[in-house]
Amino acid sequence: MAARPTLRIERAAGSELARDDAKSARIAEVLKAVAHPLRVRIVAILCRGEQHVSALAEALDAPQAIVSQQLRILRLHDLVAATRQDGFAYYRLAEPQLRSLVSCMEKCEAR
Amino acid sequence: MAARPTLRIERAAGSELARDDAKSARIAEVLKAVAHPLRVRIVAILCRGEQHVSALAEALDAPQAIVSQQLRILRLHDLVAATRQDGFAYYRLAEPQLRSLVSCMEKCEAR
DNA sequence: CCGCGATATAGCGACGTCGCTATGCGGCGT
DNA sequence: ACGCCGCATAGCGACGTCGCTATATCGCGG
Repeated sequence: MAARPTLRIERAAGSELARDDAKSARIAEVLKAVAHPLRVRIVAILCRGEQHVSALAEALDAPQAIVSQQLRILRLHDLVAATRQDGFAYYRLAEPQLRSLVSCMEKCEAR
Repeated sequence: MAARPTLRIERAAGSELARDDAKSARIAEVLKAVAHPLRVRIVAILCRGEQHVSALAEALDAPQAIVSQQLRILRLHDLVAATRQDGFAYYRLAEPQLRSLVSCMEKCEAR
């Protein structure tokens, strides 16, 4: 009956992502790692350049321990990396594709 | 010292998102709702049109109960919606911005 | 050597999601 | 009336993250 049009590729939107296990797994991992209000804002800030922990904590108006904990989660998933200098830990984005995600998020929810 | 280049605006990426509480909260909610391999694939499939549960389960090669559970999570966050017809439950995207996210995800992780 | 600033981590209880199995429920055909 | 199909949900134990507080580390200056 009626077909099952064999999934004809229409502009290919979502066609390959739907089948690729490894790809969807990595994407899900990245999304999960960023999926927290504070981490979204952290990533947005780091998008503009590296910052050290205290500066982030101040900009986010959050306790240092909390920020450090969230940075740890981002680090464990290789989304950010730290460099020590002058006693400060400067964090920067380690996954370049996060920039695309950020600009997408801004446009998406621009409303 | 050198630096702290005063945050040169490169396309203004992340500037407003970093400060807006409500916006980052909603974004985080959406990301968290999608942040699962199966749900990523579900969203990618629904990007191409509505599907009923069994078709999704078959396409994903996953038990019906699991798919239904993941659809429930997407539903609770208003990312998908269902329509009943002929005894089938047809699901479709309810948040249009998911399409931007999907196309972003495909490009991003294209590697 | 001692303390301080900067950062990281441990411990707590609470909560949501994980996959899985089993069951509930409504509609349809025989 | 009965059973089957399509779908939803409850229950299970396991696990990760939640915010928070307290403590550990490490390098530096006094």
